[in-house]
Amino acid sequence: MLSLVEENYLKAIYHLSEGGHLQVSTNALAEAVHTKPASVSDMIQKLDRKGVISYTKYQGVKVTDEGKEAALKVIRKHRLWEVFLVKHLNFNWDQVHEVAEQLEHIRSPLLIERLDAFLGHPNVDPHGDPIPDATGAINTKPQKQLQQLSPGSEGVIRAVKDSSPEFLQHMDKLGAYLGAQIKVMDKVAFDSSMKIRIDRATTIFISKEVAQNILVQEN
Amino acid sequence: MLSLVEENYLKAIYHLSEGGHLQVSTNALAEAVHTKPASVSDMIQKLDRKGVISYTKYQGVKVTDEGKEAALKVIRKHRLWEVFLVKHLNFNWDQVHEVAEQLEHIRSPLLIERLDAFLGHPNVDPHGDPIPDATGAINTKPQKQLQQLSPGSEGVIRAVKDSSPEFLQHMDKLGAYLGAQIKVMDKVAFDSSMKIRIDRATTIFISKEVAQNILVQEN
DNA sequence: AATTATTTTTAGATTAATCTAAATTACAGT
DNA sequence: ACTGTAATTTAGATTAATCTAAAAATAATT
Repeated sequence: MLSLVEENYLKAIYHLSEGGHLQVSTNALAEAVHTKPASVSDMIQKLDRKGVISYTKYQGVKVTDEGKEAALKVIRKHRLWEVFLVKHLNFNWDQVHEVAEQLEHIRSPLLIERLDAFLGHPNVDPHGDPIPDATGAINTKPQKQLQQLSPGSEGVIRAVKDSSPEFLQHMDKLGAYLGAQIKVMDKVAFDSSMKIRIDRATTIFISKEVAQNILVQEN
Repeated sequence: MLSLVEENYLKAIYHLSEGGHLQVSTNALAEAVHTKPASVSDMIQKLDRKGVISYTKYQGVKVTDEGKEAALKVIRKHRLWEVFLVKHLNFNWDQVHEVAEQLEHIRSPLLIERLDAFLGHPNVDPHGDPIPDATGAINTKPQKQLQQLSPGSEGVIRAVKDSSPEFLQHMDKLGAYLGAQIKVMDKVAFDSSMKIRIDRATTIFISKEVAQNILVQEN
């Protein structure tokens, strides 16, 4: 069982290593967790002993499979709470991080599965980052701004960057919602506005500003 | 600023002193927070220095006004989370405590005010205990067993003593719920059973046993 | 390749919260 | 008022997480 502090180190290692690929240096980790390198040296030896990272002196660390699983559990909790805060408590997406940093450490498997269901099993957080499922599986298809797609390509709306009431109301008006199937019909080079088709039904025009604030996953 | 551990001590002192009235002994407190008396001795000296309790050696402790305020903030959070867990995440009454013990320590004034609004500003938790408002004010009208009321008096159901599924199902069947308006129509001296009217609508009979397990607040 | 600079690790201290064991104080019953 | 028991406090250790300062290893530069 990891302490709250150990969880934070592990999560930082996971993020800095971009999902477990790169080696993470002591100094980089110290900055990420706001401690001194000496403290990190101590801690990574403990985490190595616990089996969640592999560490060789002076060579930095990597998460093990076990560590990755633990990190993803914390990340899952963090992102689910963010969804809750934005969707139900009207937080802005730039206000949620600090609170989610605390909520992510609450220990209750039941709580997190119920929260997931309550939120409708979302697969992205308010920033568009994917939410790992209960097994740790993560949807790895990257999310792009709708504005970046070229005519002819299709995808699904996964998130919005701007979650202000004004923007959400506008989305409503357009008939655009999380999960909606969209296809880019045309793109105006001059102002980057677009013509898109929603759910193979209605065709609408959207401005560059709107297209930048909609995150999609290409098919 | 109090640590999480200090908050737990303070909350325990508040509860054991029944809202700040009685002196709390070292041993009682040790049992409540699952530590040894020696640890309590250390901690209460620290809490005294911090000004949240007043302590004289060998005489036990009492919360100060400042301490009471801090304790009520934690209790407010605890009970609001309990409401959330039961009403929105389908927890049972007996499952919420452990999780709420963790959630009560989350630090974010914005979060707790938004949660309060989201829940519709409830004034009792799922066990019927009153929820202090943001200023710490608590509904202080005492709760009585319904059985203690005399014919003619009216009140609101605030809690149940027995929260077993059997009893709750019986409550449902009777149409009695937390917050229901009730009026005592008649009382049988012989067996202490009662005739009561719920929400000025339906009139029912309840046994002494049932009337003892329903807590009401008189109007 | 040698020297300097940077990064990382170790050694030794510190703080918060806890414990056991021993000492002290309060209380209760004769 | 005395004495034994119970409650409480102190003393000294322990554990987790941190720090500073110094030592060791690696990397960079001439």
